[in-house]
Amino acid sequence: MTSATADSLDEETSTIADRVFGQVRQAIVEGEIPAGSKISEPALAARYGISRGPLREAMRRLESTNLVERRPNLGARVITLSNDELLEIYVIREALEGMAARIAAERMSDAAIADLKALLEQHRREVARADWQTYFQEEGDLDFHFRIVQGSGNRRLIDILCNDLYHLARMYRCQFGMKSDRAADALKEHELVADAIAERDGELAEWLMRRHIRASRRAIERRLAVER
Amino acid sequence: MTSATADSLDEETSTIADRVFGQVRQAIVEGEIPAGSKISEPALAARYGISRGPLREAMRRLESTNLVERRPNLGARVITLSNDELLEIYVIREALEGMAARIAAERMSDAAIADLKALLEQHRREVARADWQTYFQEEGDLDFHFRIVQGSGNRRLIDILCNDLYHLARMYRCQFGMKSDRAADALKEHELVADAIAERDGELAEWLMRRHIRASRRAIERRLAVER
DNA sequence: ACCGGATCAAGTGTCGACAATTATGACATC
DNA sequence: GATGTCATAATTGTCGACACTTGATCCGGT
Repeated sequence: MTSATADSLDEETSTIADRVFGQVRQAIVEGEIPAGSKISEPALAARYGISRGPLREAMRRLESTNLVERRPNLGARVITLSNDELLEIYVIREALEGMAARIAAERMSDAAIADLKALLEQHRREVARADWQTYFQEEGDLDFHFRIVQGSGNRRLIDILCNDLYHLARMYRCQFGMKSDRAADALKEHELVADAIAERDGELAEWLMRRHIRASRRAIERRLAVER
Repeated sequence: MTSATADSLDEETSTIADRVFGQVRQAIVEGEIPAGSKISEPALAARYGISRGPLREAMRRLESTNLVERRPNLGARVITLSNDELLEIYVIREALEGMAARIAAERMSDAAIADLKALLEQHRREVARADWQTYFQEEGDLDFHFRIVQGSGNRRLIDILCNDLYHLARMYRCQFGMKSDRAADALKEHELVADAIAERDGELAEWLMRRHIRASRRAIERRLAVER
């Protein structure tokens, strides 16, 4: 389990359009196709050995997930996630994941909560080791949030976060180093959220989750201010 | 200004796919194409006098807005908004619009706030008249929410609410009569939210907006329980 | 030398047709 | 009479080709 995606891009989807959609999404998220670059339909179609038909459908889906921008008769470009737009995403995540934490505290199964705590225990061990910088920030953080959102059981909520926003966050992390020194703090905050969920305190879980995401957003704001 | 949509489906978009997308979306929302019905690509293409290519792209966009479901090699169906899914939408609206109200209280211009109050004044007059049942529930309520979301200035937030969730809510209203007796209460709650925004109290505005949407959701829950 | 217009190329939008998969119906068998 | 199987038909997925728009380049005029 390398990534935290909702749909399976497991290379063996029935239709070509869906498969190439997953492939080019991964290519964009991981920076293989650079941000802001114009996408030529014939070029990409040739690259993946398919026709322009399925590729156009894949592009439509990419557009719906806000990874590419299209303007009529002008073509598609990979989005350039501006600083403001990145912060906007964190605002939405604060609202949505806060609600997800509240509902998860009410509806998550005891087994799922136990799994969640086990995940955090694993993260704690990894933070103690030397290579925690890379792993934790890369995937571990999203894995935690992913489970909370799944715990809400709200399908549309899961869809919005896992199919749109998380890919954008991952894209940002792959593009800039995201060498935040907040890993230890973030883990601590994760544990507080998990505790609130375990105690079935939805109000507190939402408050803590929103506070956590707000802190992440402020860390990014500080980093952006320094870089400038 | 009949509806509260973000994008202009003004019949004169450059590409056919975009135009037919707006047309079939309206047809679905207003019930012209019944919910749960299977969509035949050749039939719809012939109906709008276009080929299957643009229609397929329109279907992809409809799928991304969660108005139709597609399964590979099996075709597309108009979604049947189950009661649970309708309630899920209100949960998301509570989180998102609450945040929108908070930000709007901080960033909305004084002119926009004045317009908002004028809109509520107009609604108040219409409630006093005889035909308030039809208009207010049909469009007036969404108009208010639409302005608050616009006031947040968060483009992605605006996109999620106006291009996805509001159409689903409208679809539900067109399908079932939505003859709620909450119009007067809702107007009162709208005014409280507007007051909080005018006083630049984001915390209160969010709390009131969430309370308002929660009340709407509970009204629907009660109505569903009775119908059953 | 600079600006405006026309020509040309590249790329997107659209169309019709073919291939593959799935649903449907009849027929034979148990 | 019910069930399993096969053949047919309909629909979706995919492809290649054509029309139109956009942008650039080149030429001529001032």
